[in-house]
Amino acid sequence: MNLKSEISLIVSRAIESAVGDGLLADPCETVERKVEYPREQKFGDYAVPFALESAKILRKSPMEIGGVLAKYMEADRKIASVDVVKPGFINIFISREFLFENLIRVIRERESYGRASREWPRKINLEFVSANPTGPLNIVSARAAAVGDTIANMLEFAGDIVDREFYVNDYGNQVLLLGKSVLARIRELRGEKCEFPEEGYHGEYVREIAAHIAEHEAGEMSRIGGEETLVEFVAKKAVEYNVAGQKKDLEGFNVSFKTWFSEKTLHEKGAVTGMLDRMKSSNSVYTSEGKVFFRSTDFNDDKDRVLMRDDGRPTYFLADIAYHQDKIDRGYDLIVDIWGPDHHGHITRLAGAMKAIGFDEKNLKILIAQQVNLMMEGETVKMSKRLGQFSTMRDLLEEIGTDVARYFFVMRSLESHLDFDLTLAKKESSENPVFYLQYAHARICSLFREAEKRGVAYDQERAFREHLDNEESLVLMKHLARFPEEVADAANTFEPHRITTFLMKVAQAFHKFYTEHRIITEDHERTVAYLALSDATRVVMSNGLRLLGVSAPEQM
RNA sequence: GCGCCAGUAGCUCAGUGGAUAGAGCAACGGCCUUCUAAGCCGUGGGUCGCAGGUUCGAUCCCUGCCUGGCGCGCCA
Repeated sequence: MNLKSEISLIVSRAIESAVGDGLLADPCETVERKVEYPREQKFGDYAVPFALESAKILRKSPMEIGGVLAKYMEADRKIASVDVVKPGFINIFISREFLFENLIRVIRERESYGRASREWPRKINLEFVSANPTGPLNIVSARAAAVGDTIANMLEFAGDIVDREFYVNDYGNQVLLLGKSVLARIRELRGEKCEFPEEGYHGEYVREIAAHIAEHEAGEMSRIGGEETLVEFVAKKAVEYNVAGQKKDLEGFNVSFKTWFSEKTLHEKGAVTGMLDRMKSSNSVYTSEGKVFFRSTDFNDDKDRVLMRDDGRPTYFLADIAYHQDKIDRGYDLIVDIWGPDHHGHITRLAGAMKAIGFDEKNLKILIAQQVNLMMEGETVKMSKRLGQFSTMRDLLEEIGTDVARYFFVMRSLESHLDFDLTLAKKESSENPVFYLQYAHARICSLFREAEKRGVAYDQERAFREHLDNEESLVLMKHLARFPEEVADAANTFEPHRITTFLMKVAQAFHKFYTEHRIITEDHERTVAYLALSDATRVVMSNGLRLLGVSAPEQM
């Protein structure tokens, strides 16, 4: 259990005891046992607003309530002291003994420090990126990839089982149009006359796909008779080519999916039409003008949505419902989708449909990764390949590398529109926040190289606590103790940017400690104590960076 | 017109129903004969978009408005 949860438990027990001793009326469950971080360090390490929030119900002043609870709470050895101040805050100071014990624990647990286990882990399906297989991945996909993978990492670290999934929309008009476009380019390559399809894919990459298919599939193509079959064949090959490219780009970005789920297979095995039948029995479906509608207006949508067109072709929406049913059938407790900003309008209707077929909507979580603006020298960069400016994820990675890209995508909250400052991202200097974190890690590694060179015997069991009784060490130890709860909070709220914010604080606390205290000295006991603190910091930095998918270099 | 996201320091953004609203970058001024100065310390800078409301208390919750972005297909 992490420290914050333990504090919460201590508060609950204090309330229970006070009620038992007749000093407090029973608040039951009316007021949450919240634990917060005080605005300022001098107020303490944790603050509990319970007294303020329960004053009305308990018919006592917040100060009185706080006074009663403080006595009970101080008995816990994790707590050094409890202050009840002004309006009625209960401010808690963590004991140095606990901080020191935790320090040793960090070093012992290393890679697993901060990892939580659950008695009943949730089986979670996290679907993200899911870009159309009609071309290379763009910048928004890159953001979704970074954020999605980090969320998956956090959830796993917090004790859940997470499967990463990519939904491949390899069915329907878009794919057909891609096939036609590629086929046209192939014919062009061969010097044949042909018309380029209206509204086809004009991107330069289509020529690359055409060249690739023309080279590798010429034999197969020549055996195919009939334009339609040929288009289908080319489309299939083009999709394979694009998916392979997307997979490769994502792997270069440290993101790998357990499942690449083909939409086409849903149609082929009849799951889509099967879902239509199921929907029809739900009471929320009606037929009009030969089309089948879902009455999504019953679920807060602004209009009803078509499931089946009058020509008998299912809509994407129907397939999407079937797809989510498939996830349910695969036994997931929680289904999480990360969508692009252009899909936010679909949330209501999908949630409605899921509800209509009897799925508990709290087990479906849809996150929207907001748009990304590339900025350069303070100007918005138009993402246009024709202008010689890059627009793909691959271009971006070639420009700034995986570490910087992942960090920048994750450092802002998901629902914020992200201004991606390329000028800053490209700087390999202190101005770039990624390096600030990595530098802290590298600096510690360097310390240990130096210690080894000087023959210092580092044995954490001989790290004496009295040497860590200074401001900088204490602040640092407190941050280290917070790591498990920061991960848990970030995972529970699906907010990976909390990790970057937290790691900044750890790095800051370490740099400060490093500047104020010389670590390797003639005083062996102190040296070992300082090395232990540095070692523990290294563990937290490394574990945190691992969650972000950012490397923790040993030297810079 | 409707919907979603956002409006906090010069810029990019954190943040919380409560205690003097923070960080990074930018600006300015200090700190390396000793473990990595990709660092540390300090200074300046804010009517938390506007107006109401709920509350003992609102930057945070509610309503209205303004501004910016995106979306509003029987495409996927």
